[in-house]
Amino acid sequence: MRTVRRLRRSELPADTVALARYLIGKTLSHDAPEGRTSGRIVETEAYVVGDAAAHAFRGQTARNRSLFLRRGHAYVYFIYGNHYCLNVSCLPDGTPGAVLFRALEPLVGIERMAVARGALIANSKQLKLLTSGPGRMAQAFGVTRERDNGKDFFDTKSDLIIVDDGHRVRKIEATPRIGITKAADLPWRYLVHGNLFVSR
DNA sequence: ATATCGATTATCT
DNA sequence: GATAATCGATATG
Repeated sequence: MRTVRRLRRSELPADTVALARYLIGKTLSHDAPEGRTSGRIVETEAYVVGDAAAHAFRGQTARNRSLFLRRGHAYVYFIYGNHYCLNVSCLPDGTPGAVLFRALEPLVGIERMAVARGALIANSKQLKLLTSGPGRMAQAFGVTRERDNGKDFFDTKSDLIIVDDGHRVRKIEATPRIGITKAADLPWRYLVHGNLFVSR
């Protein structure tokens, strides 16, 4: 009998980069009014204190204020006039650190993800396009700033949670982060080696 | 297969 | 006014 359980806030690694690695292989689950979607976390990135690539680098603003919430809160931002991206805050109240969820392997609610993405699932290539990338997975899961920014992943009533379903990843790989211009050389992107749903 | 570019808007300079 | 933690479309080899 395999154990499936929600993660507890107290078990999260204290360090942002360690948390990015820790979350690989866990499951993100969203209980939306339309139904449940869940997926295996296969790609993350860490954004740390003093990081020139981090949204909090120049201090707290209206946009990034949920980065400063106690670890375990959702930071959802809107980018390029098109896309939402989902993060989890990592550090004690008042200190900004985040892990960006970049890609998921769909597990539950695949048909709803396709509807949300306005896509078909005729083959594995198109299946990959559901959740491979931060904007795509947010859209597939119905995550928006209006609905989800500031949510606590670890509140007992939260509809956005992180689960350990007992799955263990064979090999976790670290690479430089994607899509940034500053501090682009640091290897703070984590992914499941060889997984189809990793972006790029 | 890789390269380049336009979309579209909140946010900050 | 410029930029952005992206995506999808188009062009070219």
